[in-house]
Amino acid sequence: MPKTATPGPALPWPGPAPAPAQLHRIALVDVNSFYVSCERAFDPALAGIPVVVLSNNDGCVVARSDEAKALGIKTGEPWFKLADAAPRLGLVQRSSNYELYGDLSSRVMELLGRYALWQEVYSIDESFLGLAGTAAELDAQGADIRAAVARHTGLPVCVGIGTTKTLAKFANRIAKQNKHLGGVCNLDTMDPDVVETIMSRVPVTGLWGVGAKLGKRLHALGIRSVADLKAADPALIRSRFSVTLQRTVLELNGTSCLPLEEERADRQQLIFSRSFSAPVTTAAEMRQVMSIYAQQAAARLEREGQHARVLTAYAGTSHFSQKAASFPSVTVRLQSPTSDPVVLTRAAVGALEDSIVEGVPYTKAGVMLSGLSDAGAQPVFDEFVSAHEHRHLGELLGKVADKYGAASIGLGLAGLSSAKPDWTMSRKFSSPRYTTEWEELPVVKAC
DNA sequence: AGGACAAAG
DNA sequence: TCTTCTTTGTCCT
Repeated sequence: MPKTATPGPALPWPGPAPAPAQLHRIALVDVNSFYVSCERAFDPALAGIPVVVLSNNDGCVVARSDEAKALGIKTGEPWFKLADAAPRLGLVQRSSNYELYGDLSSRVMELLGRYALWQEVYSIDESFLGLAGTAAELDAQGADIRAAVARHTGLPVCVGIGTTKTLAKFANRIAKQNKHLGGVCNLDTMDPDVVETIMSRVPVTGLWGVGAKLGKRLHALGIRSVADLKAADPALIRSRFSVTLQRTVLELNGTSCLPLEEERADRQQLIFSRSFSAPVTTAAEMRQVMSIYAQQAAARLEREGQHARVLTAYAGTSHFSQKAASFPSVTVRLQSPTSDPVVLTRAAVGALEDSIVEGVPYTKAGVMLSGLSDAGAQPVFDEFVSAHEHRHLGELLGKVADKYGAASIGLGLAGLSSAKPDWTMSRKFSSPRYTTEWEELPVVKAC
C-alpha cells in the first residue's frame, strides 16, 4: 500500500483507490523438458510416462520427462546402460529430432514476442521478455502467456518474473519446482519471507552461471545457498572469483548488470563437428568426412552471409578408449576470406592429409571456421579470387538444397544418399519431421 | 592473441 | 561394440 505523505483535504468516501505502481519487469519463459515436450506434442501416447530424448548417434540422454527424472535417470547417462532396463521401466526413448524442435522453437518465440515490450531469445527453448504492469497484472500476463503457448503449440512453459535476468531465471526455477504455483512465479507478489526461505534452501549451484566447480569453491567460503551468495560482499566476490559472479550477487539484490543482448550478427567462429556412429580408420574415409563437414560449414557461412579467413580441421580418438589417444588438428590461413565450398573443402581435406594415421580408430572430427567477417565487408583483391568463386557456387548449392533437400546436391560424395558411408550419424528412434516435411505430416483421422 | 577452463542449454 | 554439440566469457601466459 503506497503511503500518502501530505495530508490534503479529506477525500470523499469511497474515494478513488490510489493507482498501484506500474512496474517494468523481466520475465524468463522456458519450455518444460523442451525436447520431450516436442515429442509429446505430436504423440499423445508419451503423456504421463517416462520419456528420454537421446543425443546424436543415440549416445546419451539429453532430455528427460518428469517421470524419467523420478526414475533417477540423469542427463548425460549413456543409453547403452539404460537400454536393457527400459522395457521393464516402461521407459520410452527418442532420437534428437532437431528439425522438429527448431521449428516448434520458432513458433513459440514468435508467440512470446507478441506479449512483450522487448524480447531476447536466449536459447532454443528460453526467452527473456520485457513486461510492464502492476504486480497483479504481471501475474495475469504470466498466466496468459502460459495458456497461449499451450493452446497454440501444445507445449508447457513456466514463467519467472523478477527485476533482473538472474532473478527472473531464479523465479522460473521456483515455478518449475513448485507445481502449486501454476507455472508462474512472480517474485513481486510472493511473500518476501517465503522468497527468503526458498533462497536459503536452494543450493548456490542452482543459480544461472554457478556450476559445480564454482559451487565447490564457494562452499569452502561457507557460501552454500542462494541466500548466502546474495548476502556476500560483491567486492570480495569480485576479488576472489570474477566479475561474472560479482554481477550475479548484484543481480540477486535487484541491480541489473546483464544488459539486453543485441542480436549479434558478427559471430566469432563456426564449428561443424560430429562424432561418428562407427569409427573411421582410413585416410580415404577421413577425406570424405572432411569434404562433407567442410561443405556443411560452407553452407552455413553462405546462409549467414559471412566469410572465413582461417580453417581448422581436426579429428580425435575416443576419450574412453585405453588405446593410444590421437587428436590431430591443423589450422590453415586461407588466401582470402571466403565462403566458397570448393576452396573450403579443398582446405579441409588438405589440412589433415598428413596427420591421419592409417588404422587409428577416429571417433570424431570437425571443421572450424574462424576469422569471420561479413561477406562484402572488405573488397577482395581480384587476383586472389579463384575462377569458380566468381560463379557463386555456394549460393547456387544453397538454392538447390533449399528446393530439393539437403541430400540433393554436393561436391564429391556429399549429397549422394545412395553412397551413404557407414560412419554417418545414426538416429534409430527418431520421430517424423511433422512440421517441416510434406512427406512426414501427421495424419489426422476424424470419425 | 590464443589456450585452458568453466558454464549453459 | 555403445559416453553430445556449440557458443560465450574469463583468466592466464
